[in-house]
Amino acid sequence: MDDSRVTVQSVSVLLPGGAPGPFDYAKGGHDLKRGDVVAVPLGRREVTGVVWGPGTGEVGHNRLKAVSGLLDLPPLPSLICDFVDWMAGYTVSPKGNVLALALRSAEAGPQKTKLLFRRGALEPARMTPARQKVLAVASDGLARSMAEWAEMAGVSTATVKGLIDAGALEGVEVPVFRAPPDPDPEHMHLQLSPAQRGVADDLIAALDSGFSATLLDGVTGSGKTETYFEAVAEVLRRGGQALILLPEIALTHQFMDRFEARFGCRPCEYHSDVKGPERSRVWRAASDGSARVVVGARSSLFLPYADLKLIIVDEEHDSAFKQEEGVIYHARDMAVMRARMGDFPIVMASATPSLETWVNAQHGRYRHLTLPARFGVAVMPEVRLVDLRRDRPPSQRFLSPPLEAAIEETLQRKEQTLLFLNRRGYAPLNICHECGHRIECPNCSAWLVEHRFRSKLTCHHCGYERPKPHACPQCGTANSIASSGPGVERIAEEVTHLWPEARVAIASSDVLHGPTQTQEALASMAEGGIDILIGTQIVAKGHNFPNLTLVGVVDADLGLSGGDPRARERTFQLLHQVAGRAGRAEKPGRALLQTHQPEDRLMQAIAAGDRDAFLTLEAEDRERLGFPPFGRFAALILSSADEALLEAYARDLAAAAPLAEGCTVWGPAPALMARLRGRTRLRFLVKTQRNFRIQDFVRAWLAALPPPGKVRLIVDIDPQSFL
DNA sequence: AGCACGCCGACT
DNA sequence: GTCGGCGTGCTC
Repeated sequence: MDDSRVTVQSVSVLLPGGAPGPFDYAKGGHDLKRGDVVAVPLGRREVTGVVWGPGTGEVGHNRLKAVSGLLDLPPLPSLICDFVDWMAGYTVSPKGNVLALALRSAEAGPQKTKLLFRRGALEPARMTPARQKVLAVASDGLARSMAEWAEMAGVSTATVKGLIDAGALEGVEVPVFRAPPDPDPEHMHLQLSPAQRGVADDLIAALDSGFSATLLDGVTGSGKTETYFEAVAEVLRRGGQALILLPEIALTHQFMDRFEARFGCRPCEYHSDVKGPERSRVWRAASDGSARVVVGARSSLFLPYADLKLIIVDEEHDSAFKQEEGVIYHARDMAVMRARMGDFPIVMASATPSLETWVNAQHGRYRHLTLPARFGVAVMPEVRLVDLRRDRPPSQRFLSPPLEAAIEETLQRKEQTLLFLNRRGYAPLNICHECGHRIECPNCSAWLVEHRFRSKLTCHHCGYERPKPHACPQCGTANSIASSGPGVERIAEEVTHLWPEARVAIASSDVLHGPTQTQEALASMAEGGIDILIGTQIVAKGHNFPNLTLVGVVDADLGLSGGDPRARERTFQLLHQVAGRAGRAEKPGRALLQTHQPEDRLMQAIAAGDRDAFLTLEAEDRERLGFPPFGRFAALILSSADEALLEAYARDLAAAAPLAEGCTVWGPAPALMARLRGRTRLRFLVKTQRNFRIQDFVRAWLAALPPPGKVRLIVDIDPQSFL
C-alpha cells in the first residue's frame, strides 16, 4: 500500500519554544510557503509552528504527520524568518527559542470578530415600507450591525431581523480591528535650533541611502528626541514604519506625551506589560503596516513589520537592552543587524554612549552626529569630589561633613536634594562582632541584605527571606549581629535623624511597586512635595525636577570592584546621569560625589565633565587588553544542583576545547555568583580576536561534548558583565 | 516547552 | 498492595 516511489510533499516546520526542530510534516493538501503560521500535531498535542522551508527528508515518509491547518494569521515576512535564522546563529541559541520572540504575541488569540450584516442575494418575498427604507440604505453595499441598520433606516430592529431571516441581508463576520491612529508628521512643527535642523536634515538624508548606523550624541537637554522625531516624520511622509526602542517601560509614559505633542496621537506601545488582545493587535498592526510608529522595549524589535524604514535606539548605552534570560542578546546589536537586513538606517542616541558604539563612531564604522547643548539650558552642574579618606563621616554614619553642610544649605534655600545610593534595603551585610560570621544566603553565594521596613534579611538574587537572628548562628553570642554598610533605608534613617522636620522619601523598587507608583513618587518630587529624596538607580533618569539643586552620591565607588571590564563604563554613565539631575532649570545645581579614590581618572573625568577624555583612555585600555570592541568574548555558564557531575563535565569540556589561533579559553572558574538559587555555577570565558568567528568555535566545541541532562548550559555571546 | 514513561515513599 | 513524587527523554 505504501508506495516508496511517491514523494510525499513535505515542509519543515519550526516550533516556537524549547522543542527541537524544525520538524518535517506532510503538507496535508495545504499550499504552504516559508513564513506561514500553521497548526501541527506534536506527540498528542497540537501546537503552533511556522513553515520554515521544504522538508529535509531526514524522517521517513511513513513517520510524517501532516500539517493540520493554516492559522488565521498573516505569514511571517521572509525578512523576519531570515532575521530569526541569523539571530539564532549569532546567539548560539535554538531557532525555536528565537522564533518564540517573534511569535509570542501573535498567538494571544485569534482576533475577536463581530457579526455585521450587508445586502444579501435574495429579494424579500413580502415588501413593506419599513423594509424598503432598509433596502434603500443597503444600496451602498456596506456592512452594519443590526442596531446601525435600525438607526439609519429609522425602523425597529425587528424589521431588520425580518430581512435577515428572509435572506435580504446576510451576516458577515468582521474582525474587530481598531486600526491605530495615524501620527501626523505635520501636526506640530517644533522649533529647532540651526544645529538641530542640520542634524535632522542629515538623518533624513540617510533615509535615501539604505543601511547606515549613526551615533546621535548629545547631552541631556540638547534635543536629541526632537531631532530624531524629524526623521520619524519623514518616514511617515514616505509611508513607511518606524521603531523607537527605549531601554525600559518606566520611561515610555512621558515619552508618549512628547510623541503626542509632536504627532497628534500616541504611537503603538509594545513591551512586556502590554498584554492579551492589545499585544496581538499591535502584532497585526505591525504586520499590515497600520502601526506606523511603534515605541517599545526589546521585544518590539521582533514584531513582523511590513515596511520598517527606521530604527531609533534611545539611551543606546543602557544595560537594560541586554536580555539576560532565555535567548541572551543585546537588543541594540540585534537592531543594528535588523536595520542592515532591512537596508535602512538605525540611529543610536545617547549622552553617554557605550564604549563600543563610541569606538565604532570614532573609527568611522558608524556616522557620528553631535548636538551641542542649547543655549540657556543648564547642562552639567558643578561636580565636586568629596575625599572620604579626609572628610570622613562620623562613626556608623555615611554622610560626610561637606555633604551634610550642602544638604543643610539646600534645605535653608527651600530647594530639593537627591541622595543617590544604588543599594536597596537597610544594610547590605550583617556581621557578628564576636566571631566575624557573615549571614549569607543558603542558596546563593551572597550576603543577606537587611530590610528594616519588612524586618527581614533578604537575598536579592533568589528572594530567600529570614528574620534577623537574635543570636549569632555561628558562635551563639546574643545580640552580636551588627548591620554593616548603608542601603537607602539606612541613609533615610540618618537624614531623618539629622533633619527631623524635612520631608524625606525613599525611591527604590522595594518601596515603589511598578511603573505607576514610581511615576507618582517622582511626580510628587517634581511638584516639591519632598525635600530629600533617597533613591536607587530608578531615580537616575526620566524625570525633570525643577527645584532639585543638590545631588549627593553616597558611594560613588560602588560597582567599581569586581573584575568586570565594563564596570567603569557603567559607573561613569550612572554617575554622569545622576549628577546631571541637579539644576536642570534656571537654578544652578551642584553634585557632591563621595569617593575613596578621587584621583581615579573616572572620578576626575566626571568632575571635569570630560566624557571623551574618559572614553579615550578606557578605549586605550580595552585595546591593549584585546577587550571588546577590539576583541570578542563569549561566556559559558554551566550550572547544576549536582556539583560532582558539574565539575566532571566542566573538566571534560575544558579538555575538549579546540585549539585555535587567536582564541583563548579560560576556565572552568567559579562564576561570580558561584551558587545561585541552589545551583552551583561554573564559568568558561572565550576571548578571541575581533574577526574571529566566535560562534562557530563555541558551536563546534559544544557539539563535541553536549551537556548531560542535569547540567544547564547558557551561552552568552558578547557578555556585558562576567557574572 | 509539554507530556509521557519510569522507578521509589506514604496511604486505603 | 496502589497513588503519586518529579527525573529523563521524546516529539516530525
